[in-house]
Amino acid sequence: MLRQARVTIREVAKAAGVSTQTVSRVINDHPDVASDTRKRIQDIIEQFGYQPSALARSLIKQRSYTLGVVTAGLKHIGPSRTLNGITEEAEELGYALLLKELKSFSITNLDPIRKLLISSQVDGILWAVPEIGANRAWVRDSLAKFTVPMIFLTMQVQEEINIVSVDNFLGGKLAVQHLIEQGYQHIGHLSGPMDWWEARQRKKGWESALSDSGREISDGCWAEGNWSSASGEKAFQELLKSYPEMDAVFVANDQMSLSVLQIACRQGISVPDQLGVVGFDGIAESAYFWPPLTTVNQDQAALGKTAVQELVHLIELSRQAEYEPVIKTILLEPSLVVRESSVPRIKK
Amino acid sequence: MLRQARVTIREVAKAAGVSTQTVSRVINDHPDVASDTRKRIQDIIEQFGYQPSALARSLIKQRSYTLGVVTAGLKHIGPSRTLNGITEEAEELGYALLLKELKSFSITNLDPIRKLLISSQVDGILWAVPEIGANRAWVRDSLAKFTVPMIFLTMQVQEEINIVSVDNFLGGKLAVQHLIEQGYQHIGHLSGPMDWWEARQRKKGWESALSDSGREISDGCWAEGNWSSASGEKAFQELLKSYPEMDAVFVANDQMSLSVLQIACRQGISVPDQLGVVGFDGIAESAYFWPPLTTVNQDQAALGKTAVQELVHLIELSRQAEYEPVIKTILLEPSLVVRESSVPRIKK
DNA sequence: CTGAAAGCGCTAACAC
DNA sequence: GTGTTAGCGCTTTCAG
Repeated sequence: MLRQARVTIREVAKAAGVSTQTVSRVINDHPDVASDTRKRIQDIIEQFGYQPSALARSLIKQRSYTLGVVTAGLKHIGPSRTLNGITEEAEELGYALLLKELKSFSITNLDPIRKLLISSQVDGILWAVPEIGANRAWVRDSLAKFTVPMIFLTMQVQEEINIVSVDNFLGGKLAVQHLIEQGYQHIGHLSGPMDWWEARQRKKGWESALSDSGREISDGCWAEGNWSSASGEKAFQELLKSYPEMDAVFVANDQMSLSVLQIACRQGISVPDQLGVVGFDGIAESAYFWPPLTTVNQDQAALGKTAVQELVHLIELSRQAEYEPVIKTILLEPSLVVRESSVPRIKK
Repeated sequence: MLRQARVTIREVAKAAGVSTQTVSRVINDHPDVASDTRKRIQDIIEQFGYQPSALARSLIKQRSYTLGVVTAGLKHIGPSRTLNGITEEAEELGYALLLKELKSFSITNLDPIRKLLISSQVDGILWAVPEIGANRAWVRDSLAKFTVPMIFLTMQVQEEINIVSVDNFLGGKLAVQHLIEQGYQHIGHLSGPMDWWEARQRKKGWESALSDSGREISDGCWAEGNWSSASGEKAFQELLKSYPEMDAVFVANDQMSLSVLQIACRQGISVPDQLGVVGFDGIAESAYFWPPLTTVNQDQAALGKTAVQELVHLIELSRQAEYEPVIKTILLEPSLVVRESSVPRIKK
């Protein structure tokens, strides 16, 4: 089998007995073509299976209708849900996606990535890697090197940068306020890794809700995990020791909550009666934990969608002659999903 | 802020006082350039932040070093794990990725997708959508329309098609053989949706292991779910009624296994002593279910990696003058991870 | 309504 | 070693 060669506009034009411009007019829906000419050309296009080269077109138009997406940790469900939202909205708005997954969340040398994206002529870039440690340090120095609009996901608000994030602080606060309302007195926290911005925000939400209700916070009241169920197991064991009076815990994600429930089950601690538990993320399985988990639901698909909308908006703006850059921050609100793990059957 | 315009090879050439050809030689590491000329040009490139256009290059070379990836269901962990493997290996082999997520698993009209991919000049296509219902029916008729090499993931072996899959039949067999070895007598099955190829294969593995050991299979011995925890709950309830003597169950994925464990816990059925449970997939959380879940681990990242390797290999082959197409099928072997849910404490 | 010429940014093939 | 010419597949501009 010889692989069929690509059909060019020239061959179509030749077969139709017209110039390439006329074919070009047909494929771009320009009005000034005689209807019989148009018909004839369309037939030949169909027959030849002709497909215009987006490459050649992009070269001329200086526009690729492609977005560069930089992500990391796709094997985790969070980043994938975000990517899912990104693909849907990009499709909707007619953009293709050039995907780049970083090997590590914390990358310092981004020259290779910038080169890849810029040389591919993407019209805009979506930086869908969460802020961790100093992995945003480059922004201050290198942002100017990026010659196309950019949107950053999931990071601390900063000047000069377009950001779309879920309000993790609010999420933490909602979780803890709910536990307080349910009558729990001693609410601990099992946090994510403190170099993650999201983990810090959730913890601040916990602190804020506690201090709003006039409660004390001491170091023994919380322990740090790394998001994994394994780390959750270890951290929760510590927490049980350092905070024995604890009767509720706000856990920074659902995976770690799973471990908490497992340990409680093993040790005969009744959830929710002896221990209230609230997780974070709203993964599908959380409804089938035992007991079903109350959790702060964050709509990561919506995060991705919103980011694409904003980016495309920025691209449109930046193409206009009188281009006046606008910097914007968007915070999406998470919502609490109340299930059995945080509602004591015996009213406190 | 005026966005910086793109620097072209011409501007670099002009600034260096050479022809564009010489600059081209420098950026492509051709030997025939005087070392001082080279140095001068490199300095200017650095200073201007010049980045060659991959677009223009692809247009000439008729090769984009980009793979088209068609996926679906990224919000589920399986497809994401596969994509993760794809991105890693593509990076390794120097290919960029153009990502397209189908809105639905079952898509009939793939002209838009073909057009997108072909017009973008991808060098090859990875069809990473699982086989469901008739969503492969188009292959017979339309495969020839695709002018680049293609690899299909996760589908029934077929002539003329390059396929990379996990051996789901083997996985099912491993699971059930293990349960038999553990002394369980009445092994039911909670399947995935029967229009999915993977679900059918796993079920066949179950049947095969049972009949190998001389056991009967009747319709009451299995029930059908749709992969979700919710469906697993329902199907398992049915199964408990239709197959009351059941003392073990092979569940087609880990999400549904979670429901099975939850229901068992609620109804006071002891796992693993009264009921052995084996899942499928090997999601990270399964080690933290209660009890920890025995499961058939499939390495979906390896699936993606292998597919990329094969595809790139095909691309290389197809570029050679004496191109002789080879059709190949690769089956990856899953492995059993034994945990507490399938090992009775009281030997049977 | 249609075509000829020029050129997007780059490289292949050849000349000097 | 380096420059010139032509052209990848398409669109823009302008002439007819």
